[in-house]
Amino acid sequence: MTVSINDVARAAGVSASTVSRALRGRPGVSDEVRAQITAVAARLGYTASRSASSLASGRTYTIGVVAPYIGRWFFGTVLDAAEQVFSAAGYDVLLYNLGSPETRKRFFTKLPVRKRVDAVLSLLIPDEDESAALRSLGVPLAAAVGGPRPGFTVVGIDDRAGAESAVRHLVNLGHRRIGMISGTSGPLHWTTPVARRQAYLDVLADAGIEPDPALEADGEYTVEGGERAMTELLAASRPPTAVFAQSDEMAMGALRALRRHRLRVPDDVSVVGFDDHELSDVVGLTTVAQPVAGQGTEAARLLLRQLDEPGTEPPGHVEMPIRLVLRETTAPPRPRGVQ
Amino acid sequence: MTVSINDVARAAGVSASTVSRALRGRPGVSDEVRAQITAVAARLGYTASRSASSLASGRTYTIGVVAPYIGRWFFGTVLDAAEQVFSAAGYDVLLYNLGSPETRKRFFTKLPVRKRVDAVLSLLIPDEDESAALRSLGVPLAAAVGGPRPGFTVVGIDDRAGAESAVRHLVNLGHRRIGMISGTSGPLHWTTPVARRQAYLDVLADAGIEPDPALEADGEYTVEGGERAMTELLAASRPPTAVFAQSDEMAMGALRALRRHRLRVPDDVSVVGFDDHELSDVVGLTTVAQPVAGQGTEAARLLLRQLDEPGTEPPGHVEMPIRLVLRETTAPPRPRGVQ
DNA sequence: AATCTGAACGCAAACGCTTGCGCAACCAAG
DNA sequence: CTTGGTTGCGCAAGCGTTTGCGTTCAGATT
Repeated sequence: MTVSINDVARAAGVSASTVSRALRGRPGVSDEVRAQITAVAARLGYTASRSASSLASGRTYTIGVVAPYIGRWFFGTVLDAAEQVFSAAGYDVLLYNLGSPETRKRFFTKLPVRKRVDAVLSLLIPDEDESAALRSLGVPLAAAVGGPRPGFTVVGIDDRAGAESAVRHLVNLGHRRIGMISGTSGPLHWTTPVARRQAYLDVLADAGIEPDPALEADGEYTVEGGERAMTELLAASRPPTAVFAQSDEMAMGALRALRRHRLRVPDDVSVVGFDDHELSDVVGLTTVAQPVAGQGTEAARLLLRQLDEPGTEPPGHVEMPIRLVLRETTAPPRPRGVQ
Repeated sequence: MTVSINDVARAAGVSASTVSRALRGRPGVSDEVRAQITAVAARLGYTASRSASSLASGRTYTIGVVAPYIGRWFFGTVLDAAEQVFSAAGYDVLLYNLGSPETRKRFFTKLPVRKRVDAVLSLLIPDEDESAALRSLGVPLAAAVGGPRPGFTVVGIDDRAGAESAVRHLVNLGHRRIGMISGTSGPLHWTTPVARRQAYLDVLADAGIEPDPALEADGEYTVEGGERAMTELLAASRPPTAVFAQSDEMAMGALRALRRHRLRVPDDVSVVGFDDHELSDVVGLTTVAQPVAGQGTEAARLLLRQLDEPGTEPPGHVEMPIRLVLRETTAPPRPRGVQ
């Protein structure tokens, strides 16, 4: 039925071990024999069984990638980039889509990647328990997006600096009532929303602005959530003249809410996002750009390096550059009294 | 180092075969023994080696998913949905991201999924050669998105009907100069752009409108491409008063181009897209909605069914519903002479 | 009481590779 | 012509499961 290494060996008149060595470029095979075996293997359409070879060798040539919400632009883009690096290096990727709390829990208790992968890349930093579970796998670990974590090589950005630049931009334009749409909920215990919020508060304090709890709302990192959050903020007794959304998707939701309320952007309300989503340019959204695909690529590369050079100590954390991109959703507030 | 089935067997005082049967719910094990084995296995943190078990059984409990451009909303969403179905059924997914022609070619010649997967789901229909390669794997095959193809269970939509409804909508509004931004280029040989174009031409013919080659441009299915294409169309001696873009992303690119040219939508130019992208609502884009996640879910389900009931003949093609969603980017053309 | 029947379990042979080791055959050096 | 060292290859023992078959033993049947 399916052609095995023995079929190739027989057809080439050599032993199975020689076939194995020849096809994998191992020494101990003369050039002529190797060429002949390669030809025979090609003719027979032979592919080594991954199960058998990884059972025998202990290496799987497979990388486990755990990611939440693959459908979202951010994670999809990171995944896309990381996959390209892995497959170019000859690794397959096993994908685990951990959106809901249940699937997430099930994954970390059952750990289906055990004995199946040579390394794990986590998009989004796992919490302490989850990290411990992953460490128990005994394979190199990396994470794209997030802060440092023991046992992991993580690539991320300076969330504080990014959020600061966004909020400071609004302050510099003259805004005093600055709202924030955060993204704290969900099953993901990460530092990003916390860091961005702290930056927001810090900049306000720095500018001598008293923070108003009524100007904070949760947008759940989705467009719909952003729309709801913006609607909430507009319902405040004194609505904001500017809003910092912790992600572009939420910012776009906010834009929709503003349009529904017949408010003009940036004339009535300024909006700044975070991520530089591929469509942010389309809607003219001012935002904090971060290298999204770049983080996936970098994390994948670092992981492969650990696989290639097992001895060396991997970097604990690498930080990618960010920059504020000014577009058309931010402007000075309207003069007081003009309504 | 790592705990094997023999460790469990020894600790439970039974043979390895009994452990195997017990843990997989096979008959031939008393309830007490099974319970005891389960407890011991849990205590030891035992997980069966997938390599070993698939080598012995021939089943991998893994599904290969090949997809182009995971980072794009459409494919990311389909993949997300399909993955959820697979993982809920206990299958792992092996992801192959086939964006560039090179990776695509390499995949189909080397077929790294051989002996590695129980079934293959292809997002985007493969061409004839590629289909033949996949069929040679001897496993169930499905595709999400596209028309019927021998050996495959494919779920898709009626592209012609969808495109017809979009273009007819423009015609009904009174437009006569209707442009199209198509998405034909790239390494993907699929029927979608062809079908949608044909529908466009048919509707025009039906309305007695002479098609103008200068009103067709390729947008490569990307935002940037759509922008370029729109710019091209605007450069025509007699620019269109309405544009049908074969995808929402291209439509958004078109919107951007129009804004750059200081043209108002829909006053100066109407735009209709295709897909109902999650952000289409934000920008108010009129579009043809299709169940994107739904197609992924459905294709995955049908594939699993084939795995569960090997005998039954799977459906060759299932068609999902579409509908035109009217928003704010389409309106009647301005009266003649008014510029 | 002898026989038959299942149920419950163990034995051992695969599954298809990898790899340490052994063994020729060859070459160059003494 | 003997040594010692390479080089090229085969042997066989795993790797950790699954599974067909054989065995044991308790309980039911004559």
